[in-house]
Order: sequence, then C-alpha cells, then structure tokens
Amino acid sequence: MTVDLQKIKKKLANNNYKMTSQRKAILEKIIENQGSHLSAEEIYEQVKKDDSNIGLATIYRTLELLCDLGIIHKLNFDDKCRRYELDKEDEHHHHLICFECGEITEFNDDILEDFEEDIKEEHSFEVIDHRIKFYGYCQVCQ
Amino acid sequence: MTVDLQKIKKKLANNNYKMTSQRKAILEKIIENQGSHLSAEEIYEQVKKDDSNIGLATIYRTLELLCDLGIIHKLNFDDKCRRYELDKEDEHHHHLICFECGEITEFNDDILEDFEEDIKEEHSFEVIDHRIKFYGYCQVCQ
DNA sequence: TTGACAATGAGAATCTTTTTCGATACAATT
DNA sequence: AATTGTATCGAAAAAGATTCTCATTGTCAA
Repeated sequence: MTVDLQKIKKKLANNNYKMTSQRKAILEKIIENQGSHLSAEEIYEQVKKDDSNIGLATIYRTLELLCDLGIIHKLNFDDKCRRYELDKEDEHHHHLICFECGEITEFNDDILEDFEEDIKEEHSFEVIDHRIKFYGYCQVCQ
Repeated sequence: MTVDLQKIKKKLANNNYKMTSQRKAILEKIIENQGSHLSAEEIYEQVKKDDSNIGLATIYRTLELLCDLGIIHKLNFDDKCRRYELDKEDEHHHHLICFECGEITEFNDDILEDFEEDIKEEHSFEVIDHRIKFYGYCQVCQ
C-alpha cells in the first residue's frame, strides 16, 4: 500500500495533533478497507471489534480531522450517509455506480486534464480538482 | 423555457397521479428558479408565500414523485441537504463549485461521450449517465 | 508529580428526511 | 345531490445521520 502511518503521524504532529490509539485504529480500518468507501457507522462497527469502548463521536471527530488534513475525503453517493476514502495524491480515480445493485467500483484515469484548461478560458473558473460519477449497469446487472 | 406544465401534467396522468394545486405550485417554483438548485426547505419557503398552509411533508413527497417520473433529479453537493433541479433531456450540464464562496455555476457540455465507449470495453460497465463536479475558484475568489 | 491542555465517551441536541394517520378533495357512480 | 372509492394532504411523530456538550481521562513537558 502507498499509505504510511508514520507519514500520517508526522502530518498530525505538524498540526499539533497526536496519534492516539483511537485515531490509529480508525486509520487502520480505513486503510484495510481501501476501495470500500466506508461510512462513519461502518468504521465504528469495525473499530469496535478491537476497542469496544470507542465512541461514535470519536469516529466523526477523527474523520473530520483527517479530512481537514487532506488524508481522506468525503464522498457523496446517493446513499443517505457520507462515505470516506483515502486521498491518494498520486492517482485520480472515479466511480462507476450501478443503478441496479448499487455496487460502486473504482476506475483510474486522468481524463479531463485538458478540459480544465478550456474551462479556465471559457468560464474564468480555475479548476483544482474534479469528481466524476458514471451511472449505469455493472457486468452482473446488464 | 423548455419546460411545459401541460406535458408534466400528462406525464402525471399517465402514471395515475393528479396535478394538484400543491404540485403545481412546487413545480412553478422549481421552474422559476432554474439554475438555483433549491433544497426542499427552500422550496417550502417559496411555496409558503402563496399557500401558507402547505406542509413540508408534501414538498418531500412531491419531490420524490417528480424524481421517480424523471422530471427532476437530486443533487448532492457537500451541503447537508439534498438539492433538486429540472431534468432536461436535451442538454447535459455539469457544475463548477467554488471552494471559497461555495457558489455553484452550471456549464453545458457533452464531454465524455466517447469515453463511455472505452469504459464499456475496459470495465464491462454500461454507462447510462454521468455527473461531473469541478472544484476550484470562481472568477471572484481567485 | 503536577499542571495544562488535548482527546475521549456518553448522551443530548440538532437537522434533514420519512412515516403514520386521520382528515380532505375530487372524480365517477348512483 | 348524495355516496363511494381513492389519491392527496397537513400535522405531528419517528427515524437516521451528524454535531455538540460536558465531565472525565490521557499525555507530556516542566
């Protein structure tokens, strides 16, 4: 995996935050489940297995913190809850969402890079990032 | 505007639904505010001006219904509420979201049509639709 | 060891959305 | 005009996700 707890620990320290056991546990679960787009509740369940004493509020606080530091980011599928995934600066990926079974698969690519230029010119909008969701039918559901 | 209440009325009728005064009022507000991505609450406020007796539940029920009929669709910005906009089959548009002021502008284009082909081949995923969000800084906030 | 402060757990609070239920509107039928 | 059946409605309760509060605990430097 390209994610390194030590680096994250430093990033926390640089911002005056500590790598506590709870934060570590949460991070580990997120890393273990890369590609799963876990929700706060799901992470809670996972972490609870090892530390049955952790509170849901801690999960939310930690996720918020990790978002602020750019370690993870929020995702909005058409779910009613927010989901989270690791932020990997080296790769850009998008999501394929099946109308039928709801499965979400990832798909790496750097499309639209050229396009961002055009938008700058036509709309005076400086694009920093973009997210694409493709909706349709997965292999199984076609 | 390309939206026609008569057509919508027929669409409702075809599915055994009636064009009630409440539904009409809600639709009118959505049409009036094209491009505004109103939330349920905002639509409620608008409609309440004319019909102070309408219930919020009716707003939600109607929005749900209009989604099912493909007249509008839900949007998820990073807001905590869902927003809605008219579904215009003739045009595809995407959103430019400003990190700074949060303003959301629309932007028409048919990009990624070719791309959908490639995805079909590489991922066995049949793409029906896609949504793109571009994040960055708008003209004012740059 | 102590003091200062960050972090935590538990539960209350908040906010959006959905559900329930009795009342109402309306069209078709008598 | 009265009756019936059904869709729709408003109000309020309920549900579900997230945030806030606050007293307690953990950590680390002095």
